[in-house]
Amino acid sequence: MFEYKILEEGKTTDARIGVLCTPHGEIETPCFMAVGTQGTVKSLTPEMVKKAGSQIILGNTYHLYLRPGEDIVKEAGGLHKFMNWDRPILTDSGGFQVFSLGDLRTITEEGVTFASHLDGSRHVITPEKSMQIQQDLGSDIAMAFDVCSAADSDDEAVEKAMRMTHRWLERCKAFHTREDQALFGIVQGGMNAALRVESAKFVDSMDLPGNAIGGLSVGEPKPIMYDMLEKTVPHLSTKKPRYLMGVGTPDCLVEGVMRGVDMFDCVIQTRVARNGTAYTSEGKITVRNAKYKRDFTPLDPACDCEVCKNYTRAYIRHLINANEMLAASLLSFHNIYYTNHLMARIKDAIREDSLQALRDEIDALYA
RNA sequence: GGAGGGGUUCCCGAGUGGCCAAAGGGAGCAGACUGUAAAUCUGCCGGCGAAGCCUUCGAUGGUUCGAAUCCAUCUCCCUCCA
Repeated sequence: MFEYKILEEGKTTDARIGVLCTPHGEIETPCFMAVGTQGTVKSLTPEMVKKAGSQIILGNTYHLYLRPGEDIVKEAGGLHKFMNWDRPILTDSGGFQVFSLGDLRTITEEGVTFASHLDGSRHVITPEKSMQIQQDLGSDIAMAFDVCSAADSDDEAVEKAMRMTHRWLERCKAFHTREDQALFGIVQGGMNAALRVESAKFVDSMDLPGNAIGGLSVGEPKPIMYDMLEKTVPHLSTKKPRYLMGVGTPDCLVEGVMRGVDMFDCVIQTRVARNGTAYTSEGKITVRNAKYKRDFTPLDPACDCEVCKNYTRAYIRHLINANEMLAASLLSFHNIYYTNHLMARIKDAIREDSLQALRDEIDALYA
């Protein structure tokens, strides 16, 4: 049900092209997954997300558990039906919230106690609970419940978090039963190469349908992230999709693919969109800036998306300036389209063995 | 014509002798954003500059060591009465 086929391998890089089959359709890799935390890719309808070229999106266990509650989603017929998205969905386990809601939770062997960011009420999420929620949500891919360390954590704390992540992975696997849902394990280990290797070996040994790399892009310099990737990836099966969680920016996507990563997700495309920035073939442009006041050209002259075909920088700047929500919508659409288009270019470059050239081009614009 | 209230830095609006280049909003400008507590957050926002100096609170003149703040005159706006 979750067959992963490698169609092509990079000749001079570790990049690959593949197809992951899921109950809701195929995903061509390398792929970028837009993030729809609360059952929506912010400011876009699922129809628009499809038009932007997305084959799979994310949902979030913690957020959907708190609101509306996985019981309601289940009653609606699952997350796909609830939100009207018929393509694959990957749900994050809530593990990232263990990291990002640092002040609002305590971690024990059993699980994590959160003080809800909505009303302060207390909730315990264990590996089993995370599996139950994700199975109720009915995503195609569920993520293991992990403990993500901050970039500046000391080795002792990182190792502790990693070992707990490993024990929790065993519990997740033991509890997870839904056959139309794949469970991916998550590698941790911070910025410590030895721990990364150990974690990768352990997670790979669990023999799940896919392996994820977590705990990166949490504030460390990019060279360190790339180094950690190079240490980690070789220990993850070549026959399974590798998913680098929470990444990335255009440059990180190319760099990640070159190092053997197949799947990525990131909030940045939609977040910077809401804050007035567009990703373009000319680099990042802050279309909110005054210099675009009278710029009646498209966001990206080289882009053939609906937004670039029909709207100008001056108009979108006006919308941002007037605090009109259409600005967020148009920019989010474009940024996701741009990123999906970049993934398509990456695939072409793998086939043509020109990924380094593409990397140089994108790095010049974004790194 | 009479009585009262008021004119503050782009706008609104605090400030009623020194701690005031002047609170707080807004607007404007810039920056940040990587498994979303984000349509958020941060900085700048009279001029030159390191300290400091210079020009500002309707206008002019005055009181005072010192005035956006007190006094006088003028001017403009608002409300009420004729």
